[in-house]
Amino acid sequence: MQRTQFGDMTCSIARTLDVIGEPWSPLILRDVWVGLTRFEQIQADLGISRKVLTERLNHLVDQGVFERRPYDARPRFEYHLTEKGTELVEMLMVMARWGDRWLAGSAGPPVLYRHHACGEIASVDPRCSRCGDPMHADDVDVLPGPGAAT
Amino acid sequence: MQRTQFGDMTCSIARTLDVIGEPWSPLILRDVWVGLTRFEQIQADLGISRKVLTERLNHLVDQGVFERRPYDARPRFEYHLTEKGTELVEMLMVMARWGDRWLAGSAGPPVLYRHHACGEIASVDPRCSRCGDPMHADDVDVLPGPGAAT
DNA sequence: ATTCGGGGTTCCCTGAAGGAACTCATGCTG
DNA sequence: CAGCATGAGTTCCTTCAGGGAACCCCGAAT
Repeated sequence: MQRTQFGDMTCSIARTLDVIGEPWSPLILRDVWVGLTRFEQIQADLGISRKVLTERLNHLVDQGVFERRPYDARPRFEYHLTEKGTELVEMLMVMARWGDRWLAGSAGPPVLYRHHACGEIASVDPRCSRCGDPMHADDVDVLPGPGAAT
Repeated sequence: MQRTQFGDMTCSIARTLDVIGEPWSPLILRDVWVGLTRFEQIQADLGISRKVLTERLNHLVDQGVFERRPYDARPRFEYHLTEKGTELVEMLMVMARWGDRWLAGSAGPPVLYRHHACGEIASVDPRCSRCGDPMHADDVDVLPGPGAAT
């Protein structure tokens, strides 16, 4: 085994990286999210090698992030988000906000997000699931949980 | 150029991946966040190759995610989060929540997060920066922004 | 003067990404 | 019906990045 596998680590971040951490995977997830669901569409959009795209799509289907849906009598498939995959998109939204804020430069953000509930252009704001107040990196203590290593 | 560079793409997710998307980088960020700030500590914790750790630390310092602080008369450094880096940790918190929810299994989450403001064990909840309602993958429309490609 | 320990640097080897050509099954066109 | 087009992979080769281990440098302690 050359490239280290993260999935065996006792860490939810490492395990998540084992699902989505390989090169290209987050961008493939983004494409499927915004409606580019077919092999050729994704390949053309990203300019990714066909071999690597095949590997990534299979891995994400195996992991339950995508499901394959036939759309033709021939064996032709579209990739769609599962519930597991839909929740993973929240990671992309946070990454997009950070990139908008720190890397977009004077041109401004390349895409905007309009929130259905209020109709406003907005970004995602991390809040505490208990009290609803802001929850940023400095606002938490990290404690060992039930699944901690011995 | 073999490995494709994402930084030139007109996409904040791709640009963010150019900063933090290489293998090991998110785990290095996690270590610095939780207080493992020295080369030897991080190397021992992750089992990463020293060569790759050197490359990643330099890259993250160059990108303004970490700053190098001397802690000795000798040239010894600790790595600390900048404001830019601190905000990037929010991505880790979202990844941790997803991993806790979908990958932790029966043992439960390996770590817990206690929110300072309310003192409760909690997780991070993505909400709209405008109206405060939940903001998940299906709750937004994606529109071209001012920095969109031609 | 010698050892130690932190923080790298150098080396080689293997495996993964890039790139382009090839395959295969089906549907359309003439 | 023959021939071409199309979507989705598959195969093959080359190049580069990660793993692993040894080596280096430099100030401090003994």
